Amino acid sequence: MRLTEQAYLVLLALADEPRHGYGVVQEVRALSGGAVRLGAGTLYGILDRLVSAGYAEGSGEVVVDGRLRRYYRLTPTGHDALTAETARLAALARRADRLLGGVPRPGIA
Amino acid sequence: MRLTEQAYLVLLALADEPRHGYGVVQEVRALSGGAVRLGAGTLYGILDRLVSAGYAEGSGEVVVDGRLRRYYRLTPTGHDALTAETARLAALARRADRLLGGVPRPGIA
DNA sequence: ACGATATATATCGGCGGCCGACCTATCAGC
DNA sequence: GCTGATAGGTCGGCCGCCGATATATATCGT
Repeated sequence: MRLTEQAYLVLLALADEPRHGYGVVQEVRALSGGAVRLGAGTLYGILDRLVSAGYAEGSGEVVVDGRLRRYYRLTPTGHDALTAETARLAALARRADRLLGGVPRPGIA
Repeated sequence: MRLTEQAYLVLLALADEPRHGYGVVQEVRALSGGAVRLGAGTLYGILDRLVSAGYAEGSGEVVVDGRLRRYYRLTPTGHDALTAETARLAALARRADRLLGGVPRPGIA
């Protein structure tokens, strides 16, 4: 499966503990520094795709304050994919930093 | 403008020096460790969008070995966007590493 | 001489992910 | 009673990605 940045963030949001949909939205917003706000359509589309790919799975339902929470957790496969993608991102960021460090900003200072 | 990963890589490929289309494809492949191979449709679509957004601009045409090369270069605005996006990526990679259990090295990395 | 590969440009249509709009429902606060 | 936050989900449109296709030149192997 192709990991887009949004899908990656959802995986990352599930890394430390199982979360329900709305919790994933909040965690992604926090992880991205407020930059990425998942809409409902985006979230459930990604969640379905992650489950289909075997990267995540349902982890029970709980009723809290009269509201249903549907939890999701990472599978081992999903954790591997997350680790690999994180390594790829880190390597890219390192390369980019090196490239930008050696080249001063052109034009108006 | 929304910066996808492919568009980001194209910007990054233009960071150190102006390149022509085919050169960008090769540089992106190198920068991504062979993972990202831009097709023609992807490349010229991105290039047009970058120019429209004021992030890149044409930088002359040269004929080499009977083949036309159309060069592109970053604008100052594009360079700023690239720097900002790189910082965002680096921050995300750092957060992800910490979350996955990677112990941050004290002092020099 | 011929075909395959690499270089170099560009267009086009399909696929699919993203996203906002919308719907239902409960609870807290004004 | 209304609004906003919490919690679930569907749906249609927009648009970026990508392969296929077209055109053209230079090179290399057979």
